[in-house]
Amino acid sequence: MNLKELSDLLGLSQTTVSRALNGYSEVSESTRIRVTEAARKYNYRPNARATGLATGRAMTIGHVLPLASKYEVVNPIFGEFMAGASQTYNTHGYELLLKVADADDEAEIYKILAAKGAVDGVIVHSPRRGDKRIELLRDIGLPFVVHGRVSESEPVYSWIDFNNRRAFQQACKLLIDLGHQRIALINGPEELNFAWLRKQGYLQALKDASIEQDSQLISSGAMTESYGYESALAMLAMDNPPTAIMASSYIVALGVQRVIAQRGWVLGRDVSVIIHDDELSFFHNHGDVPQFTATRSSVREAGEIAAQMLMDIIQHPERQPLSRLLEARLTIGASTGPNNATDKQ
Amino acid sequence: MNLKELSDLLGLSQTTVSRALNGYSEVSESTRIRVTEAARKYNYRPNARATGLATGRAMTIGHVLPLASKYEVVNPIFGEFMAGASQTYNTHGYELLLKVADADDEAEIYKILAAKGAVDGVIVHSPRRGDKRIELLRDIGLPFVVHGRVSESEPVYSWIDFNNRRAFQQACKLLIDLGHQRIALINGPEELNFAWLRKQGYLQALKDASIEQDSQLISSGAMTESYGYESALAMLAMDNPPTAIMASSYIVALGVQRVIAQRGWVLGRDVSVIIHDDELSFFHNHGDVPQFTATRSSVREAGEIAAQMLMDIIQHPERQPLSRLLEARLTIGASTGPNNATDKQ
DNA sequence: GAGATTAGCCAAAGCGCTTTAAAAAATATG
DNA sequence: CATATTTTTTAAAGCGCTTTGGCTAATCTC
Repeated sequence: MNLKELSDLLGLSQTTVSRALNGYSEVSESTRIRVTEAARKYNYRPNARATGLATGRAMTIGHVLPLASKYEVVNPIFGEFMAGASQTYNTHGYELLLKVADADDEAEIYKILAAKGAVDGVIVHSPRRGDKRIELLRDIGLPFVVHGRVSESEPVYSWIDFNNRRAFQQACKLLIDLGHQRIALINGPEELNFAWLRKQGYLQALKDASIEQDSQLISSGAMTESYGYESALAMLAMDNPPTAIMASSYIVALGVQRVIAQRGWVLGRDVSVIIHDDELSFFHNHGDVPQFTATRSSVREAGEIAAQMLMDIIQHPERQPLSRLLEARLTIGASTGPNNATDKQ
Repeated sequence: MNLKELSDLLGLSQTTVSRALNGYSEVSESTRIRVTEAARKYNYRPNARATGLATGRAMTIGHVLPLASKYEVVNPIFGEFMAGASQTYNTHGYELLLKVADADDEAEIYKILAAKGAVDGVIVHSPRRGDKRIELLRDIGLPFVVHGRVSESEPVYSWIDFNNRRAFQQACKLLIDLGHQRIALINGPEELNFAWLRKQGYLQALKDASIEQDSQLISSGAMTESYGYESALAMLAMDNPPTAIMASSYIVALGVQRVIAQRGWVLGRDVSVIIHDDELSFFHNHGDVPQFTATRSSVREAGEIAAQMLMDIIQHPERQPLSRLLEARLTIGASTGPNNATDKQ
């Protein structure tokens, strides 16, 4: 069923039917009702490609997920973020176009997407420090919102992020207040800006407490369970091991937890652990006493906000860039406790 | 840059330029070279909506992820599956349209997607037993491939799956051969067909060994860490607790592992655990002795195959439905060992 | 060398919608 | 009641591409 058939059926012109369906005022109420009912009855939906061609808008947002190499990690936060974004698009008539591609091909993909008019805008995932994608997108003139930031300097582009630096600073301070001095950071890949910011927060807290940093207590890598395991294993085998560990994600913390369990230790007694909790739906770190003490920020909510921002930007291209900095909530769970390393020795 | 501008620039007709770019033979080699070079130079890409309108194909595949309720679990396997599918689409010029929606809205979404011509086909995720989506899609006439099956009976539709039943039967048999008699199954939601099949395999193995089934040793639920934890906690607190546990996923097994660690037990010695491993990229259950004994089947590979199948089906609608049943590989890790419950008592 | 083929190119129609400009119908005005 | 105004409807152009059918010039055939 297309517009021509429907309007023939109704004995009206295509113009009138189109207008009735799109809420224009130049249509009498009676015909509008007649049209909308017929549309429902015959399950008529305007052809998306034709509408797009006529209006010049694709009503589609692109999400490009970078993969460092073909078998690299698909971060589980992406699914959650896109679930949030998708539901926002659903209520506004937008579609979500997903691309998973090698990080090296990303710039080219943006260019193609823009040139062929496949999307009205894109969400930029996993920004790296000084990410050249921002410049590229501005050159192309394709609206975009970054999930994260490429630096902390002036926002000449739109982004949504949570305060990674503050969160990790607070978390580290908590550990220091609990008497810990040897605090490890099992961080994400430091070329990604969020990880870099977290490290800054961690270092700041150490500095504020006049604790010297130890590069052996900092690791950086793709956030897998085995990465958490290997890192914790190596660190706890040191002569002067950490008494507390900050883990960049729940998955990483599980690797840490495995080491601790293997040693017959107890989390929060023998070693303290704080994680960053993205509130992934398959991991409920909630309840009276959550499993892990955590800095919390919902990545699904971030997805919702990012989607909303981008739709706003597309609608009002003349406006200034938007930005939104969420604060993480520090919640105490069972995985932290006072430092009693001296007792143990 | 559009076709008209490019052809004016070249002093050729739009027809010739279009044909040169699309590999038609009615173009001399010299002009083809001239055209392709100009296209590259000016970064010309045919407008996707115009091409789609002219050809009647959207060159887009829809993936609809069901969510039981707004804050329900986004299974991490989706990300991995779509990474596989996306990379296959990339090499064939297809786009991936992602929708995340309430399970109740799914049928309606398929109808809309088909009516507005947004996709040429869809991948059906998480099929339930006797899923009515299959019938709907056949009625609509929208090509589709199911990731999983709605039953084990004759394949009147296209699907890709791994042999859930056989995998869990073999896994259960392994545990029985190791002397276990009290074997628990912490299953996924049984309304989903894959979980139902796994249960059948498990029950079959028990039956073959003349072990009576105990409904207290079977649980069914959304595959979160806390679900694994709660289930294992309850089961191990029984008077006659299981000595082995089959976990439906890595995430679930982590919950089980947490209970075991809390008790100060050791995996594979005090309790045996077998998991199903989807080979998610952020969890490497590999190496000489993997952390978990597992039935393994790559969900990313399933995504690649599903995408390939669907593109084939779209290209050749007249053919019979395709199907593909992968076999899982049972690999021995550190989490299983002989039953020595009697020693422990 | 005249007629038949073939190679290479082009004009124009059409895909299904939106939107401009204009016409027709209904209502208001004095 | 004739004219002006507003409301409602329509014809037709255009979005950017593919593809049908046709045309011209070059090549082949005997």
